[in-house]
Amino acid sequence: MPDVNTEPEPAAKSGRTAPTDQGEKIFAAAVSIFAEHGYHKTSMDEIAEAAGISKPTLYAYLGSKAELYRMCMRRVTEALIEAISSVVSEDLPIEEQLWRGLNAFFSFVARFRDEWRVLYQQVVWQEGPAGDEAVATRRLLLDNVTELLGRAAVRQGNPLGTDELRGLSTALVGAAESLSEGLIDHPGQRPEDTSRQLMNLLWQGLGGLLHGEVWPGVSPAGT
Amino acid sequence: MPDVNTEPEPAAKSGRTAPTDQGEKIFAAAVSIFAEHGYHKTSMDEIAEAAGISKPTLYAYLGSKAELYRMCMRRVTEALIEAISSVVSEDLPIEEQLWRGLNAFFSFVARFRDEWRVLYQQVVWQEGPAGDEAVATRRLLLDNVTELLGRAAVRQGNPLGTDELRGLSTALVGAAESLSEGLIDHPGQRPEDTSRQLMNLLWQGLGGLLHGEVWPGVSPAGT
Amino acid sequence: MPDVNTEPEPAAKSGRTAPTDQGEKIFAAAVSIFAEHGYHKTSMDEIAEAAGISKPTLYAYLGSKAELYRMCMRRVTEALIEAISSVVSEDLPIEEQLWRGLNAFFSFVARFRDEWRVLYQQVVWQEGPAGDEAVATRRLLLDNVTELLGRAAVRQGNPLGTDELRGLSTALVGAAESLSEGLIDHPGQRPEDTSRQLMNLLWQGLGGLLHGEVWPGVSPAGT
Amino acid sequence: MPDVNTEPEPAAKSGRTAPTDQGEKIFAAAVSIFAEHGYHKTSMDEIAEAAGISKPTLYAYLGSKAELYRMCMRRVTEALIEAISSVVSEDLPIEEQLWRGLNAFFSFVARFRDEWRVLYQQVVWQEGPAGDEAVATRRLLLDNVTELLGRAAVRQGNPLGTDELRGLSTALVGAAESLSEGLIDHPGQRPEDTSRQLMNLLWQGLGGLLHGEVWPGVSPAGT
DNA sequence: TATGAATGAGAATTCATTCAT
DNA sequence: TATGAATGAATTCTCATTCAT
Repeated sequence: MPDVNTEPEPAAKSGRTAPTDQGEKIFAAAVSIFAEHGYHKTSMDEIAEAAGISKPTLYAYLGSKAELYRMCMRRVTEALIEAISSVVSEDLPIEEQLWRGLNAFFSFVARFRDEWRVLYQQVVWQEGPAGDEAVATRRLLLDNVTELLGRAAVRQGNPLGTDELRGLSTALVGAAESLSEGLIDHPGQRPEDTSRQLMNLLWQGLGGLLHGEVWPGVSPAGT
Repeated sequence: MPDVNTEPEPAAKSGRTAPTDQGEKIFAAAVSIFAEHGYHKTSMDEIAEAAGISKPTLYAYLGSKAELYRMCMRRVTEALIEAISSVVSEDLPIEEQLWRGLNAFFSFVARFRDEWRVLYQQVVWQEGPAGDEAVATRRLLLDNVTELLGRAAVRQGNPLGTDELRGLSTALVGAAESLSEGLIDHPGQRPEDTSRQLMNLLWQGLGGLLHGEVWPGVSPAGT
Repeated sequence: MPDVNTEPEPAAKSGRTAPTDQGEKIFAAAVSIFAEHGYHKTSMDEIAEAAGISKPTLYAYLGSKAELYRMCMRRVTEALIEAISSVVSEDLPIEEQLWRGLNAFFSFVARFRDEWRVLYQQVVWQEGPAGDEAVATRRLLLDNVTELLGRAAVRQGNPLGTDELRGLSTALVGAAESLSEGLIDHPGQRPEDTSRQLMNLLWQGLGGLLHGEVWPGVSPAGT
Repeated sequence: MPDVNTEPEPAAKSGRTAPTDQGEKIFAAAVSIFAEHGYHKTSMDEIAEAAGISKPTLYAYLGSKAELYRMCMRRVTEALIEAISSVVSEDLPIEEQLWRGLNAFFSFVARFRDEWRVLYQQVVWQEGPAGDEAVATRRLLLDNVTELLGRAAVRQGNPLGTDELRGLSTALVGAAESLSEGLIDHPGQRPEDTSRQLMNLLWQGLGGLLHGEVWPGVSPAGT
């Protein structure tokens, strides 16, 4: 979703927007409204209207409400993973990777609030096959983080078990998700501050933190 | 949770089923179904049927679907907080408090799966007054954890700022919530294992963990 | 319904109100609430509560909501007819009878607003047997007025046909009913003023009125 | 009333039923059923079925039951006022105006029974905004009559006070409404007869009538 | 007798989804 | 292709009425 907010060329050629734009308009509208009202309280009428098309057209493109939502999730997930991956190169020191990753994540949340909310909402979605897919979408993010940590562990010469790794990344993602709410609720808050909070916890652990140790990578007062 | 908060009615009169039983039946059914289908996909018909009563009776007891859900949340929250508070006494060493708290939490989740899911679902509920209450309910949990950490920090001689504390507890709760999903999905999994994973992360930090340090309270190989 | 507002002896004998009082309480409550909300928007719960009894007791007394309403109507109708009849004695001059009757009617309306509204509401009630009875109750009033006019006509030596009489009384009652709304809406308004307006119209006719003739019985400026 | 206000759609396109037809069908059905059962005992299901459409369609057109009823009232009121106004031209003698007006009114009632009943029912409607509108609708009729009488009074060189005028028209409308019931109940009855009855009362007054005087415009024996 | 508790039947309203054009 | 119009299927909530005690 690096395309979000992409205004399709200042001057639209003719009177008709290209077919692809249709799709973009739909997604933009859907994401915005899903984020605002949640899946269930969002009606297809709303989306159609916001997208400036008719409902039958909407259905022609996506087939069903659930499918549309899933598509939104998929796009957002991909964009988020891309946003993180692009700044976390394997050859950086592990701390640096972590720091950059967190920063990328919280920046994404702060910048694409609606997109993030669409993702966050589906945390608990339990409806048969549709839900499975939704869960799978979410797992994608987790897999990426797990892989990241796995590589890091190996590099530190201390390979962890699969379960161990999974647990760590699950915890990490959960912590990040939870903190993201603060960014959503207080638009003024700076993503770096949130990153640092989490980085401190992750790197020093509570044990260290309570003894006044913080992650040396950022000065407590620095930004 | 059927056992929590059940005041056994000072004197059970005669053979007539005590009115409270109805209430319990309703809550049991509601929690179970809300957990299964989520708030929106759950109909009052379903709950009434599961509770073995008629819909009007259901409404007589709880007033409205939203109210019923809120009541469920409130009960579960209280039970959860009670479960944690009862094992975390202030005079214990801070590590011990943390360990016991996590254990109590994950045990609760494992034991009262449905109850926990009801709570977890409301993560994203943004509808006027009903939503406000839902958010408040959730905040209660967070407040308790924050207070816990606050006391701990003070005891360690390193009082943290409000924001700092809030951030830590938010992260902690998020991590725990996230890990709880594993317990839900794999009923065989032992809560202690999950606790230990998180304890390790919390106490040693990722930094330590990756160097093979684990929380000394549990042996790395121990189950 | 001369009993309306009759507070059943300052000191209720024992702890239990006499059974008859039950009935009165019920009617008082019913009339008040029917008047306030109308038949359909009034619930039996409301009436029971206002009467200070339980719903089963309410049903024990009256059998059904429709029956209760009909009883209310019947009582009010009788009270109204009594109020009018008691001041219209046959041996008075016809004009005087008319004037007194109108005055009695509008005074009743002004004094027993709720009671009157119960009667007025059922103007259009068309539900099989229940409605028939309701219409019959209303007809009672009309019959009385018709009879009044009939006697008057005979005394004036100009007996009118049945249809003619019926038409006149129907018109008269309708006019009075319609004017009663003003009394209901403006509690300060004096019943005599309304009576005089109608008396002028009835006695002089529009033809006369428009030429400045008024019923000589009351001076235009007088009360 | 199906004929009133029907703008025949500038150009009926093809074989597709014009959308307006739906609207007409709905109104026809609604008026008929509201007249039959009254507002409260009428269900939207009934109306939808009678109109040969589905409930959602019904809602798409009118929004809500109350709104639908209000629309019906409005239409009927307008039609009635139009029916009367169209025959009462200001330059006619006052008697003639009155006579024609009454005739138009009773003819309307006789011809559009259901329509009239819809209007007559709302006499007592006291629920917030919906009720306000209902009362306003009724007042419209009253205002028109008041204005009529006002002009007449002025022309007769005897202008009446506002209250006086209002009282007269209120009485007149009430009398007419009341008499209309006879036309409803006895379909065979001729509107002119009812008009004449009321005209006699209005023009001669009871005083005159009882002395055998009748409005000279119609012969006493004439039908 | 009096009632706390329960309910069958129904009512308004909404929404994802699909024709006919 | 794109859509105005239509709907089947629910869903929340209410109320007159009745048992069991």
